[in-house]
Amino acid sequence: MIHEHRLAPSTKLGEDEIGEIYKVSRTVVRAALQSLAHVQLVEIQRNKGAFVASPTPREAREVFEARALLEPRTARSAASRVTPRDIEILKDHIAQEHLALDAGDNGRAINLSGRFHIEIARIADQDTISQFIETLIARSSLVIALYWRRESALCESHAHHALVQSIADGDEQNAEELMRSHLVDLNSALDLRDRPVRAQNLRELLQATDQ
Amino acid sequence: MIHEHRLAPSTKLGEDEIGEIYKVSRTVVRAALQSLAHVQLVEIQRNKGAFVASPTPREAREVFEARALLEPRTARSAASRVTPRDIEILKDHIAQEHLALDAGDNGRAINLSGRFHIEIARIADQDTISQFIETLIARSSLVIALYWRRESALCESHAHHALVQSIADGDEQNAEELMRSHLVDLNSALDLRDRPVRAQNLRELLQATDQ
DNA sequence: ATATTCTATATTGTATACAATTAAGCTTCA
DNA sequence: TGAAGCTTAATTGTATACAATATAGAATAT
Repeated sequence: MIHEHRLAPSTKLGEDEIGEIYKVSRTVVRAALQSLAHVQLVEIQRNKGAFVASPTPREAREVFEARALLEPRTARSAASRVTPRDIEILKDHIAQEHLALDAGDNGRAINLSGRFHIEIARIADQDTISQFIETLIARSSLVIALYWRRESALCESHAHHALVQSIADGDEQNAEELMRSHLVDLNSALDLRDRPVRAQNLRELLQATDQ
Repeated sequence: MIHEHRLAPSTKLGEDEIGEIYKVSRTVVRAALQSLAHVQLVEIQRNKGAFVASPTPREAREVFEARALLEPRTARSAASRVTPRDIEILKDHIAQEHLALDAGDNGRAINLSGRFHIEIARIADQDTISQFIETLIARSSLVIALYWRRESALCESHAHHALVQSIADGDEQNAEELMRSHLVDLNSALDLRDRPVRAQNLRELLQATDQ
């Protein structure tokens, strides 16, 4: 519902403001903001209001540490449960990623990359863990927006392609290992040394968390 | 706020009803229920209302699988970061667990056991993962309420004692392994074959998730 | 000119009021 | 007797109104 904002971290999200945009009352706006706050996409300060979250370097690190803990095992599970239909879906995802990259649409590429990871979690058929991963990937969008070092080549869908191959083969060990190293690569494309000054140009990125 | 209910799974949580008990308006009750719904302690059905969650065997299994994935690594982290003050706190926890068990207060014992695990996550100093673990432990209370096979000796604080010892020693490998086997033991104290018929006597247990 | 305090405005927190949907009870009919 | 349908009551969903808090601006003092 609220999910169409494309806003820079720390942006104030006034209740009246949003309500007017979407033609709903503050009641529903507040509910949506609280929901987003729970997955830490927005931060609510009592009597102050809601702001787009701006993860600290530490929070950013934790997000990727958590992903490193959950996703490799999930990829392994996916490899053991995957169906031909799932493989189709994954390959389609990758094709779309290629299209986005060729079109130079980085925001969409990151969005699709996130969905790819979520899709793998879905295949693993572990709802509880999948939910955790979904929130982590949503937060990852913010982290990438803030800490991505542009010189680094993010979203090389090469890694995704290899991952799909090992999952299709049912090679659990390889899938787990590929996911692990993929996450390490992602992490090393970030510069987590200190709080970012740049905070703009997130517009393209927040759509990565929208449906 | 709402956290003092001691209710059986599937119990209807009427908004007026709760609001009258706590002398607040439905507005704040709804916010609380939505918050609890997000951690899956209550289930909200649109236009129907909120109900205390009643995890299926599958959900129950997933909760413990997720814990098995997160907590051993967390125990390892705790062992590497622990301070003398932390050890004091943990030992105090165990002492209280003993008291509760001696007093035959099973509900309180389970509550304390959960807090013990949360405390270890806190020591590990990983807020993101700690949050996940907290929600898992809250849900575990429901799971235990529904699926615990009573013949089994739950809450033997023996395991906790050994865990504290290895953490205090900074023995990361041992801490991780002890946590892993502790969770296996917990799991094997459950009977997850099918949906429970018994659903009562949860009153003592839901206080395990209260603060 | 700068800082500080006081006042006014704006925004959030909470309660109430209204609308929509569901649940329950009653009547009616087979 | 039981089931289907209608009517009424109760409950949730949403909007609005009021209260509390914080923010911004102006006036004053140093």
